[in-house]
Amino acid sequence: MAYCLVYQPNDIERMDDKRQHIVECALAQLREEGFAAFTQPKVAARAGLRQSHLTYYYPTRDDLLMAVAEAAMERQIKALDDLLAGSRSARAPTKIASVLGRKENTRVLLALVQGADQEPRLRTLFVNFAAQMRERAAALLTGNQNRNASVVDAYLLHALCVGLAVLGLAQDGTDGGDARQVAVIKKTIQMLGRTAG
Amino acid sequence: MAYCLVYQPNDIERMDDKRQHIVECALAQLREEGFAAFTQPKVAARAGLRQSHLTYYYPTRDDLLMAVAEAAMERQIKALDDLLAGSRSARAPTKIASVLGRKENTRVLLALVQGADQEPRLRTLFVNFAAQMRERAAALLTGNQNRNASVVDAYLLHALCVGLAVLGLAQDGTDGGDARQVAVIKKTIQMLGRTAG
DNA sequence: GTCTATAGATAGATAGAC
DNA sequence: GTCTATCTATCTATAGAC
Repeated sequence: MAYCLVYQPNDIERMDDKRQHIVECALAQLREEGFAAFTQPKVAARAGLRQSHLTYYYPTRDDLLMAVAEAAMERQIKALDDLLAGSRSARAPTKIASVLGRKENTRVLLALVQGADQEPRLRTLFVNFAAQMRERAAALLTGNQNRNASVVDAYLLHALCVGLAVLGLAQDGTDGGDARQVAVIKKTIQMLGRTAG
Repeated sequence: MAYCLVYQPNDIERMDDKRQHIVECALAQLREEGFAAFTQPKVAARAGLRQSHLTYYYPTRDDLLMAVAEAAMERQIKALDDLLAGSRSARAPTKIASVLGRKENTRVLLALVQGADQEPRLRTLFVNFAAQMRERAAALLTGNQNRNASVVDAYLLHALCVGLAVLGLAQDGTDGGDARQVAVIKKTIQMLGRTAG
């Protein structure tokens, strides 16, 4: 393409495809083995590239992490929307608990938190992400007999879910498991519904 | 040293046990730079040892992590006990929020979670630790007009605190800060008090 | 028993080949 | 523009010196 002056969309798309492929593999690596094993060589191996080639698309490890973070957050939001859309809200606690119980999901979340703690760019992304999650929490409460779900209520529900996920990851099957999580979430939503305003 | 989770250099002379000194330095490393920077060379440098000497006392990185985890959990429990003992429970939310807002503390917690996810020995430790934290949560609720604080209530309060700490670490000063956390904790404790049983 | 030199492995980034 | 060989830094673990 060196001498090509004509715009070639195919090549652009190919390039984008490859970058996307890399991000997919990086995300899988994060989901399966966690942040400690989120290294360029491991991601490159997954993507079928040399590590030195990976750095062509993502010059630094942080660049790659940013791309992965964006994709992960986008999907998390979308998954939550899909989960809560078009179903009776009474089933919400069970559905939420099922998501919180997925360790792969929580590993990614944890990586984002750690990254945000160290890298300002990622922190900015995370702040926006958390705000979007709170919006969903508020919407859920509003649809659940809590017409005046306050900012505090949304913050509370969001933090609770994060805490449940984190504790679940660390304890795996050894704690009460899903049943207890469902009970906690249900109780919280009910309580917040009663004390609206 | 009642509330102090930080190592005091003055105590070095009194500490005949070198292993303890190492653990202190390792904990400081974890608190200040997080799990990603929890490496044998960095800990050894802090302790004034060669890395190869460090491995004499703690043959593997995991061995060191286990020792640090034990110390960290012990102190976390003790600090919480000190914090909640001998004061009116009405002030509890503010006190708890002040602890949750300490990033160093949360970094350690996060490392324990990640470690527990990967290392079975640490997971066993963590399960016990979480149970002890729930006990404190239950005791706090019992002393707060909730005579029949259930297992679910304690689990709820604990998870909420974990979530608040994690979100606080990732967002630092960019979110509402302590004030919002205090409001969330206060509301939760009040609600749980009203719905006892 | 205490400590170190060194090996062996892995990570991240760059200069340069095609 | 795409890709790789290679360099440097860093980490963990072991064999062995005192």
